[in-house]
Amino acid sequence: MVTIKDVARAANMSVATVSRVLNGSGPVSEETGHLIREVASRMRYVPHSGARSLITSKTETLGVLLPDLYGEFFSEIIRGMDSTAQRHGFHLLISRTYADKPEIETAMRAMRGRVDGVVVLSPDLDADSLLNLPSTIPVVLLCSAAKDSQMDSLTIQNCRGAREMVTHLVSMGHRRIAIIKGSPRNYDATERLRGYRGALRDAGITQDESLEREGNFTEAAGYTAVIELLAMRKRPTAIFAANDAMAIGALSALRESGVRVPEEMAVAGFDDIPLARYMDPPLSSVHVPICELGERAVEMLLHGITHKNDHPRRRERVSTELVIRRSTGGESAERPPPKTLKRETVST
Amino acid sequence: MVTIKDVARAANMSVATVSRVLNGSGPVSEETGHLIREVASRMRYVPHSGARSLITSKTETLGVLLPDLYGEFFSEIIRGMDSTAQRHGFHLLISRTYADKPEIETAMRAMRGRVDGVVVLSPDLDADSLLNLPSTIPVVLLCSAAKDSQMDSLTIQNCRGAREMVTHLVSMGHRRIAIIKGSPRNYDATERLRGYRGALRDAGITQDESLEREGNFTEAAGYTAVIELLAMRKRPTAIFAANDAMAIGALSALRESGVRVPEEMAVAGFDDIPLARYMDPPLSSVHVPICELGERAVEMLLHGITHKNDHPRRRERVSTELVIRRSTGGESAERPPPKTLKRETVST
DNA sequence: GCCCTCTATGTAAACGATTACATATTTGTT
DNA sequence: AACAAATATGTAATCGTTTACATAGAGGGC
Repeated sequence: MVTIKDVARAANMSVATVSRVLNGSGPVSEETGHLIREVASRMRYVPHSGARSLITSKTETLGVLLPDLYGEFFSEIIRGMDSTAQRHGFHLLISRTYADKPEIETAMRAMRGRVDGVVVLSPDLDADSLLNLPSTIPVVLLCSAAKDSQMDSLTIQNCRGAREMVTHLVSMGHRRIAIIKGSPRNYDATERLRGYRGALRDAGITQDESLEREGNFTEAAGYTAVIELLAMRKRPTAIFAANDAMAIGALSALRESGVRVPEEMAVAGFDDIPLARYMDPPLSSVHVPICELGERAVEMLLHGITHKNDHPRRRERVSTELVIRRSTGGESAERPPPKTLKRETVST
Repeated sequence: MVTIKDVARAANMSVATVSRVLNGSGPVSEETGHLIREVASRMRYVPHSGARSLITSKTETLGVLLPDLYGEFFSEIIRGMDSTAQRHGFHLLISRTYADKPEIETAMRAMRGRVDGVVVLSPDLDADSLLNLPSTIPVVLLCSAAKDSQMDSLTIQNCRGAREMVTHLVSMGHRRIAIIKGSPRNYDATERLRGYRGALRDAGITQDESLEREGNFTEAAGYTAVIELLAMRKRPTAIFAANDAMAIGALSALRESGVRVPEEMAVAGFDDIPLARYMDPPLSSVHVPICELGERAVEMLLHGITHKNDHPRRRERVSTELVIRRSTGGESAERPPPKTLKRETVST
């Protein structure tokens, strides 16, 4: 592999001069500039980023720690991160981990010297446990319960979104509204549950534990939960699934059971994945700007990096938007997707 | 940040000894071993991977160059790559690029010194153009037309898969079978088209250009194509979409137009994304083991790395499997998903 | 007591870049 | 003509590791 030394030798110059030419730093004569550039490209010289980052102590790489995410959510959030990172000349180093502490710690160690900062997406409730990471590099906590963390954090307005959707169901005349929950250890899931309960309370509907079914964000879980709900003596008239995948499983179970949606049963989801509008009937959902979530996380991280992690910590949450389609009996007119990212900031 | 020197100083030892202890290389007395380990962990020392890889010339990182992929395909292939990479102690450096040459070249340059090898997923037809990359590091070409490439390559058995599906449609009595194509510049898409035509030829059905509609792998494209097909004087009785997303768009358009599936129109897709079985009716599709595609690509890459890129090049293709559900009028009994990855190898 | 072999440790040279500082040359000012 | 300022280039230290080689002491065989 050809190094800067080889180029210097071939051009009969010192490595310093070659470096200056190639980086446009310091003064060089036009003549040597041409020469060196010519030699370098002829020799197919490519600078060794590893060596460069050792001396500059910048890797221009961002670490991303993710749980074992599935589908649309994963790809969209990466898309958002990557596009913003790339716009600022950064790369993405991705690592999947379980959410438990030793795993995360190992992953963080491995990041040392490879990245300038890390986005940690740990939906597990006690993301606090990572709190005392001895991390001197900037960290942005994504979709986690970042209580009084020393780190920046970014979350979805889960609670308000869920509350709005359930309130919508109430406004359509429903009183027996079931929820298919996510894992009790999942932050987003617990917040959505909180929103559901809040909306029922607002409407003066007494809580009924039997209408709260377990789930784990998969289509299969939604399917199973519906089968159970349909077996109840007193069926609900509406189902709020804590995410779209479960809502889709729910629709499928209802169809097989011959229950008409929305006439006999209204169904709503959360996330508004692209497929939601192609369901039968098109699925009402709470729109989450996933891509922008990734973008914003990276922006926050870059901010932390340029300020050498010595900046006031921020806690932001991106807002959701209700999208009513036919599955809840709403008008099926499609509103244009929200264009701008609205958020609400709390400085800490 | 604490370095190995700091640890050495604190333990009153030389850096060499510290390095030996921490890497378990060379002989050390039990006593100093304990001491150094204790000091290192007390000081929260974390080795700097960048510095390490400079001297060892191993980064333990794999580069992944991807086009702007959407949805399930993206997340699944990354999942497969990451799990295999991690099992071998490697990380993933991900970079999205457009498929054109300058972009790819820039991305490849940026990888220098950061990775030990690269997986390039460039579905664009002339992946040959990248062929003369002056890449001294191992490269695996994924889902590309790797004609007589110097690199390892891995593709899907697109042609056979499509052929089987269309043959199935023929066996159900269809003669006027439409296809919703992918981009003409997309390798997978052109191969699937080839399979479609081959199957028609096999069945002695004369080709009808008007039954071949443009598409681009999005739900919207599938939707539009169906609207056009329904407007024809002589409608087809079956539609083969070159991927599931378009098939889903197609189902949605048929539903809105009041055309019953499969009674009035059979629909089939390609990829068999998890959602396919939850469609209404459940979608027949050609199952692609996406995750295993990623796993296998990384295995090939690792093989190239351990052999310092001096190994016989391989050209592999993973096989697909027909999954017949109700949308083509087949039995709806769900077969278990294929468990093992079958492939067919051609050494070059 | 001598030499050899281990074992434990230290010294210093890499790896491939950047950059502060030194030096040599040119140009400009008076 | 002398000197300062600007320009072009080179020298060498540095980033944080690993590792070949050197050294020193301990134990064993004769």
